[in-house]
Amino acid sequence: MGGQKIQAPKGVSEYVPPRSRLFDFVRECLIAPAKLAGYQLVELPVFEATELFIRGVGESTDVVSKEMYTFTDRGDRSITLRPEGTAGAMRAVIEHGLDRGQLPIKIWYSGQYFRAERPQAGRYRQFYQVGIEAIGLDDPAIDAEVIAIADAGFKAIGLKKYHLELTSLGDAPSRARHRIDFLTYIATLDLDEATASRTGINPLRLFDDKRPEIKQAMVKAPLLMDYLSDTSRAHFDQVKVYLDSMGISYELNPRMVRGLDYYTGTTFEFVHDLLGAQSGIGGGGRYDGLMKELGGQELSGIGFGLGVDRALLAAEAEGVISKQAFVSDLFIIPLGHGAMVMALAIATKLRMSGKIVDIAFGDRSLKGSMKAADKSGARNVIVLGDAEITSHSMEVKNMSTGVSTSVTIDSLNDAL
RNA sequence: GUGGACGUAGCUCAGCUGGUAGAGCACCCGGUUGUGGUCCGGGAUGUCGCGGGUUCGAGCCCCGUCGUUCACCCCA
Repeated sequence: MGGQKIQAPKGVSEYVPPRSRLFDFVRECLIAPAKLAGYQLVELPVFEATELFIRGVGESTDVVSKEMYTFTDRGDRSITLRPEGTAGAMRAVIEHGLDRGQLPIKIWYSGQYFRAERPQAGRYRQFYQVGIEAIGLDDPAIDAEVIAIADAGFKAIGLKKYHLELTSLGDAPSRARHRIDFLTYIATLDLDEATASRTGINPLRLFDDKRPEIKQAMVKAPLLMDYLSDTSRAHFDQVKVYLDSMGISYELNPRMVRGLDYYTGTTFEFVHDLLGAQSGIGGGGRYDGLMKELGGQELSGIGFGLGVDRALLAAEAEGVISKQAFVSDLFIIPLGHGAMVMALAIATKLRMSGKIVDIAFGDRSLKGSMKAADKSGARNVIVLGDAEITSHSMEVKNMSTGVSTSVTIDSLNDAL
């Protein structure tokens, strides 16, 4: 009986050949700069106690209040599929006592995250992010390094049409002083109900509203940037100096809004120009109160999350990554069972020395196998038959030049 | 979550005012005996997303549902 076709759950991003190859490339590009800078891997669970995100990310955020995949497990615990990486990373740092060693703690991670939003291109219910965290250092230089690492990842992919937006959310005193004036200002605005309620939760959201009339009304709103304390300002100025010295261009966006409550001080976002509404390809910032909030010591931190799915979309939009197929060093065509024994042995040996070797399986015609070799992108082909088995020598055909050269089985490795 | 568009072979799509499906690409085989890329010939492939309804008859009409997509919202 034929079963019903089962589809993947709504809104998940998945990658299969040939595109999975590009996904892999993009992800590696994004991770590599962190490894080169001494960040170390952490592998963390995709589900955590719900409480972690409520306290870490913030109950008032949309992410926590309406986008989490939360369920009760068999032990009656409330569990949530991670909607972001920083809270879990902090939890792990505290739990494993990493903060008792040398500072800063520099870690990187990569994996899937979950948010129950309405899907759209570049916005998925399960998506991929790579991230890093540098914990336990107030030095503005680490802010600059973190930003530079993210930028290096995008550059490694070959992305050009993106820009970096930068701002500072200041420290607690800065925000407190700004809030007074800001609330006074928006009290003078005539807002519809939905907007007003959103504003009640996080007033800064208004800066992000795309409606022209709201944008117009917000032109004269007091900017947090103008309320920075001396220490916050000095820190931010120094970050800019370091970025300038590294040749990383950015634009100040004092109206930038982040959806996670833990951000403080230096905050940034990478925006791609060709991506439509879901244009943020990465973002991050300082979260100086997070560790303590989660029951650890009072250590500051900064990190980022980069969207692998969106970076891939951006790369495709810019046309910067080649769709080059799998390329092997050698394609072996065995003729008959005896030849297959030999082919398997040769392939195993060559692979151990790092050669990429493919074999023609099944009983296709020689012509069909040659076509398969051609399409696979193999650089060289050998045909194994009775003659080769007895003589232990064979013709290596170079697929781009069409030239064949005769080699013995022992010198095959060198001939490739 | 709100509003709009779309859903036909693996892919991109066509299908006239309703009469039980087509193209290109890809794929497979062959063009004589063990060597590919071009060319020629041949071939396989679709519960027309799914479920109802209207009709003598629906891929084309109606309703529902699932999925995708665009904008809002949100953000990676």
